[in-house]
Amino acid sequence: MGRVSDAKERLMDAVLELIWSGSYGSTTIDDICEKAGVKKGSFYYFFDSKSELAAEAFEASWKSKRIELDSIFSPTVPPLERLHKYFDFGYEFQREIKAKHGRVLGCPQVTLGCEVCTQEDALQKKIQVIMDQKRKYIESAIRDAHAAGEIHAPDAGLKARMLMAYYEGLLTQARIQNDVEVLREAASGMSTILGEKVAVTA
Amino acid sequence: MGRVSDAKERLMDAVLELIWSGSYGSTTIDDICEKAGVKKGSFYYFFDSKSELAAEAFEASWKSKRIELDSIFSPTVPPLERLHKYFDFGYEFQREIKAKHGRVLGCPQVTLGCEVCTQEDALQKKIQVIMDQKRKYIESAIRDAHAAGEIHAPDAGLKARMLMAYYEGLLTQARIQNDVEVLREAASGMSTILGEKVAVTA
DNA sequence: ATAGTAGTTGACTGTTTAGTCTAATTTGAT
DNA sequence: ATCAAATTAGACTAAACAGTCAACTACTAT
Repeated sequence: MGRVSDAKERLMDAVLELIWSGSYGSTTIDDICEKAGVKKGSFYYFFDSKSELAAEAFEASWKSKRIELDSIFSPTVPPLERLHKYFDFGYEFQREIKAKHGRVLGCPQVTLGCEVCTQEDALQKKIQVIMDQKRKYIESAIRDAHAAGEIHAPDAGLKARMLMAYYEGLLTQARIQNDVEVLREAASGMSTILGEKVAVTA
Repeated sequence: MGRVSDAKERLMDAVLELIWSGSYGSTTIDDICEKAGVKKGSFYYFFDSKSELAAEAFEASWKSKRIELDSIFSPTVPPLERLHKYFDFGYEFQREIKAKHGRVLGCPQVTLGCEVCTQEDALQKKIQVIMDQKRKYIESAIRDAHAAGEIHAPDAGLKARMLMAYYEGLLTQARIQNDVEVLREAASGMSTILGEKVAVTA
C-alpha cells in the first residue's frame, strides 16, 4: 500500500553514470539528485549516504551484468571462444560508451575501487566481491580450455589472475588515454598469456 | 634576495602523499596546507589551484624517480635482469609503503590518472607523458633482450605495452585488495608474457 | 645598515555541500 | 470514499570549502 516510485532506481542509475564518467569524489549528492530528478528529501528517504547508494547501485548493476556474462560464458560455448567473445564484447561496449559520452570509461569497478579503497571500507569490500566473481568466469573458461587440451594451464587460478590483471590494466590504459584501440591487443595478449596452441593461423 | 622557504616543496610532498594514500577528490586544499604546515595564503602564493600543484608535484616526483629507474635500467645490466630488478624493487617498495601506511598504495600515476582523466585535462596529459616514459624503460629492456636472443620479441613496443598493462593491473589489484603478495606473481607473469627461454630451471 | 624582494599570516568572503525536518501529496487496499 | 502507508517537496542549518587581501616578516645583496 502507499504510493509507488522508481526514484530509487533513478538514483542508482544516476550515481553509476556520474561515478563512472567522472569520479566518486566529484559526484555530490546534489548532482545525483539533479540527474535523477529527485529531491534531496527523497534521497535521504531511500539512502543514508552516497557510499550506501553507490554500494547498492554497484550491486544491482553487477547483478544484471552477470546475466550477460552467464550467456557469454555459457559452458555450451567452447572455452576459448568464451574469452574471445568477452573481449570482443568489451571492445564494442567501450566503443559505444565513447560514442555516447565522448570518453572511454574503462572498468567501473576498478575505477571506483582504486579511488575509494583506502577510504570507504564497505564499498571496497563490495567491489572486491564483484571482482572475485568476475574472475571466476575467466578461471572456469581457462580450466575448461585446459581440460580440452586447447591450452596448457594446469593452474587455472594463476592464469585467470594473470589474464584479469592484464585486461583490467588495458581497460585502465584505455580510460586514461581515452582510446578504445588500446583494447585491440586484448586477443593477442590473451593468446600470449594462455599460450593458445591454435593461435598462429599462418 | 628576499626570504627563502621550502614551503613549495612541503606542499608538493604533502599533496603526493594525500592523493596517493587517499584520492585526489578527497584531498582538500586545507588538508594539504595542514599536512605541509603552510597557511592558505602561502598556498595561493605558490600555486593557482590544487590541480596545478598536483601537476607540478607529479612532475617533480617523476623526475627523481627517473634517477632510480635509470640505474635499474642501466644498459650495463643484462636486459632481463633489469626487468626482474624492477619488479623486485616494486615489491619491496610496496611492502615498505604498507609497513608505513598500513596500506598497499599501488601506482600513483594510475591511481590519479584513472580518477581525474575525465575531469582534469592538464593533469591527465602530464600523467600520460610520465607513463609513456615509464614504458620506454620496459620497451628498451625488451628490445635488448630480444637482440641478445634471450626472448623472442620482434615487436618490443607491443610486448612492452602488454607487460605494462599486466603490471599496472597487478599493482591496481594490490591496492584494491591491500595485499602485496599479489605482486609475487609479477616475475612469473613476465616470463609468460615475454616467453623467457631460460625460465624453467628444472 | 638598509632597501627591496620573497615569502608569511590570518582574518575575511561567498559558495557549495551534507544532512534534517515538517507538511503536503499520491496511491493501494479495504 | 477513506485510511494508512509510501513518497515527495523544499526550505532550513551548520559545516566545509575555495579563494582573496592587506599588513607583516625575514632575508640578502649591495
